[in-house]
Amino acid sequence: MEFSSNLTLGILNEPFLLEKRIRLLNAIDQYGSILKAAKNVPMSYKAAWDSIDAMNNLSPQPIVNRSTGGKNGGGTSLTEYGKKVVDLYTLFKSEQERFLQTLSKEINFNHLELESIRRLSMTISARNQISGTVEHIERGKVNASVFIKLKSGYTLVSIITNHAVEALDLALGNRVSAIFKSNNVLITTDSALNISARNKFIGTIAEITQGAINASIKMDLGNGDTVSSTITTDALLALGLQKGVEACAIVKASDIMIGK
Amino acid sequence: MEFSSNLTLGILNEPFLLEKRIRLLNAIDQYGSILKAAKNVPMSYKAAWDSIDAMNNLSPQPIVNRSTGGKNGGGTSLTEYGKKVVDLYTLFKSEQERFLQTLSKEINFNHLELESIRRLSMTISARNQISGTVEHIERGKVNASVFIKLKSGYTLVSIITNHAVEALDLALGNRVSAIFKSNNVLITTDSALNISARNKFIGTIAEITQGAINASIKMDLGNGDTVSSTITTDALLALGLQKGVEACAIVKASDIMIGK
DNA sequence: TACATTTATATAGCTTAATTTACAAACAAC
DNA sequence: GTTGTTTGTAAATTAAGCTATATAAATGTA
Repeated sequence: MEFSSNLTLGILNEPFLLEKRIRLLNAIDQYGSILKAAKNVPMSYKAAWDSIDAMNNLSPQPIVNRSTGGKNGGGTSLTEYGKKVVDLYTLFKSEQERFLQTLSKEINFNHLELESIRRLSMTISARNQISGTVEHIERGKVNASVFIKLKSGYTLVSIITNHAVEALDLALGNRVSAIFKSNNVLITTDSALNISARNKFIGTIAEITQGAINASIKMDLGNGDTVSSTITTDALLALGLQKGVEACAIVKASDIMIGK
Repeated sequence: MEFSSNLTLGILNEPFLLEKRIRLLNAIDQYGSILKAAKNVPMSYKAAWDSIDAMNNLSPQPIVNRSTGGKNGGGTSLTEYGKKVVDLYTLFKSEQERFLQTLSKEINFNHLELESIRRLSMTISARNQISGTVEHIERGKVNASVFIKLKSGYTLVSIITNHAVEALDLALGNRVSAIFKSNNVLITTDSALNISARNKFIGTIAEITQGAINASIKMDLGNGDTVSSTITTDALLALGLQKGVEACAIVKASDIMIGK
């Protein structure tokens, strides 16, 4: 049993044929004509034309240039925008395929054990959600660093795109929540270290849930702020972590996303 | 413009109706009868029956128990396996939705810049692939630690499921490649530190590609082994990293997957 | 044994999607 | 101006899927 997936761009309501449409776009890029492209996909000319018309109309910028008459009776070519859309699709697609592939390798479908689902669920979706107010936004050319003041006094840094800042309509003083996977939280007992990650939180360990393989650590940052981390039980023992011990949680700024 | 996706279980070739089929399974769990479930989805009885029959036949274990006749004329209920499949589906689905949601928030579709595609492509798919031989496999109840001896002399640790070990047919001495996203590689200048991550590689910085926001660092571990890391330019400067400087790369064992 | 209710299966009819076919319009090249 | 090739539309035709309907088979219960 295998997993697979269909990406849909949302510019059309019939998702299942996006794959075919991308093939069509590629063929158009190759042959320079809807007619030849349709033959090579294969699909009917009308279907091809309808698809292209729908995409052109629904997307914010035209995806193809169509010209009628002329040297060889006209032709159709992808716009720069169209090429980028195709690039983006293939990028997404390959990433998704890799994701699903590794996942189905991890799962034994012949006897799905509750344990493996629980574990997957833990590594996939265990997340920290910690709220605070926007203290400062530092705009770069493409990305922005968003500084979030927490109840505990710490300032957390998240890197998101400028576009995301606008989409969320972020402004100073906004109450937001920082979201990051507990899988992305590293724990160290050296509190003073130079590391590329920008977020370092020192706190005391409040709770340890020890599984066979993985352990979940809940760290108290003070004033109600907590950070959870999942690490291996081995690492837990190696570091000598115990309830009440002081430790340091490390999170990369780019691993933190922001919700409002 | 939005992204969305369709998950397909591969136990059927017509992916686009999986969503409906999962709804059907849920309804069966609730009502205990195909008839009532079909009415509530809604879909025709025949379509429901065909779906269930197809799923039952194609999946390694039956998904539903059907009984005819009896107290209330019989009935249909989900097997334990069926319930788990449903659980797994919803888990995958929600994770995928989150992935696509954050992604589409990061992209400005009105003018897709080459820069943003390049950047996305970098954060999504930039990966390290480093080969070595299996030195030791430590089996746990669910997961296994695989120790891989590198050319540089380092031993790398990867945590994967026992099932994956079997699927790959891993054995001592096998030549394998360890794969991990360069996004998951942290850089520090403190070479002696206690941290939950199990992989620490000390090397010299061989190459720095500095972008506007992100920088890509290539570290030489010796004997041809290299590790790439993408960190923010800010972090690069803060750590004072330069070509020839000694640094330490940190990778979580669970972030490393194995290919053969 | 008759009953109630559901699964299991076949078939006719309907509805929608897609292919095919046909043809007008455009226009650079000859 | 004729030609050749393609885009752009419309209508006819075919295919496929779904619904509705009918009916046999199963069987615990009354």
